[in-house]
Amino acid sequence: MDNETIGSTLDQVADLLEIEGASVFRVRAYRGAARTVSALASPVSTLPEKGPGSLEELPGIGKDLAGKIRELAETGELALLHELKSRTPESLIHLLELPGLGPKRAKAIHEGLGIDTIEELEKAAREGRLRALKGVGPKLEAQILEGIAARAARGKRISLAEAEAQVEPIVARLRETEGVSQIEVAGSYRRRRDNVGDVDILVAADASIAIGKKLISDPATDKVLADGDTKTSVLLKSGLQVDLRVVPVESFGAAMHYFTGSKAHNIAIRTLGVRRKLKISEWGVFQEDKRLSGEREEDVFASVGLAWVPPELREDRGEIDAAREGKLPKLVERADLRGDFVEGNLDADGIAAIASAWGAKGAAWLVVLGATRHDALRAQKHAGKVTLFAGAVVPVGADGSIGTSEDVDVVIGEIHAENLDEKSITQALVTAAKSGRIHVLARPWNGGKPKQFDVEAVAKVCREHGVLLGLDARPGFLAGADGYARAVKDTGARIAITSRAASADEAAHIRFGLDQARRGWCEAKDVANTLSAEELENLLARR
DNA sequence: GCCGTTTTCGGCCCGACTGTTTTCAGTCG
Repeated sequence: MDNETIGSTLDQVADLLEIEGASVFRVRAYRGAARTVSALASPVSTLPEKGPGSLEELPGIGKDLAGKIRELAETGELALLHELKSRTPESLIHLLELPGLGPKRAKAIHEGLGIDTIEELEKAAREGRLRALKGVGPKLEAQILEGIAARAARGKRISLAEAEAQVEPIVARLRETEGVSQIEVAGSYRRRRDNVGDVDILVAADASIAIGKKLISDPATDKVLADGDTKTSVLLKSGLQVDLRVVPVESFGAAMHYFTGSKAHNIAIRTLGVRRKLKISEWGVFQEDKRLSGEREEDVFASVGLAWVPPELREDRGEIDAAREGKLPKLVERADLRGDFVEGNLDADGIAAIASAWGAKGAAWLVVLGATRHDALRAQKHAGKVTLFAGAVVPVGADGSIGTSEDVDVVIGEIHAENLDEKSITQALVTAAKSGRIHVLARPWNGGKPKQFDVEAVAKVCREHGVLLGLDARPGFLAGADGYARAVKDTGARIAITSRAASADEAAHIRFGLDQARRGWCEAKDVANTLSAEELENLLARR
């Protein structure tokens, strides 16, 4: 069973435990483990049984959960899940997806009315039978019906690129509101997750300003979900949920920290605060009832003895220990990048357009995929100061064999992995990396999802043979790229971010790859795009 | 279920909003 499926199975267990009324801490433990396993770059089966790097060493995973994760990885089954399903119908999990319905009400609905499915729930709501339950009135009943009708549209996560396109115009309009001193997007958007479920906009201003009303009347807004003094939630016409919070200037840093998350990071930070007898909330850092700080985000970290942590790292994946020990990475930045890998069906104008953007940044290069050396030399005169390399994407066979390529400078090996299991892919990639015939190994991809393999094992061979590991920056190819980058970095190998752009507009996509590299703790030295043209040429020549 | 610069047992983040209430439970992030 792959990591993602193990994660969603553990989430199912958490859902059922929650409906049963199990300890919230036990539920939290399952959710934490689900998150941790889903984020692992390599399959659970490749982790060592004991000692460093083993399951038990992962934060929030102890003996019990490690055993359950192994049970799932090896057998695809989990005895506990069967047991839970025998007591509580699995279909109740879907009730939790409806807004306003949580575990308590789901349980009450099941036990009080004998309802197990969304269909039965809809029927009961239409007949007005739900309000027989304590704590449920006509409004909640209507909300549930509305939620059932809209359930296809909402709850879906969209790509970061799509979210940016929707949210930036709204923020620009809100920014014009009088009395706004600062406005920022927080949440997973600020952490640069490759997909976002909703968007949190944070405003520093007097609570009395009418910015919530402004969001409600924004042309992109479809429906109002909540409308309080400090919090306004709306659903856009696209189905994306936007939450707007207004906080006073003196709380802006604390609020930015809180609403940026992640939830797991916040819990860890607040736990550190508890040990120091501090209370940390979105309003600031407090001792007793005395307010200590909160205007700047740095204040929150400083109050628990930590350096400021870049948002991309705030996932409770070791950033807190690193911040305490002064070992946070100096993350690679846009200004560090000097080159890219672009598609070759560009005409001279296309190459000139992309090259001029890079040329402004000093010694720069482009690898043009699908071009021969001859093409590259011919195009060079349009590229100005930017050095052009000819590149080719060649297939890697199931046995690790490399296809033939034209006369090029850079060869990217791409495996066609549809029918291969983890072990076969790993083996094929290792063989390909050792062949001496490729410079970059593309990330295996299959049916809209990254293919799992033993990233550490492959990256180790790549490091020894000077092969770069590709990170495809196109939106839609970024799933799990952060964990992949982290695993590559930890092995000491280097990634190559490839925009695979076919136009100047698409060349801007490289920043989405950069986002994921940063989420993977990569510094400039871990990313081959930071090399100068000369350094890249030397690297290619060494092979 | 996890975990330990107060701990191997007793804790485990914090607040806003809503709808139902008669003082609060449930949900959400």
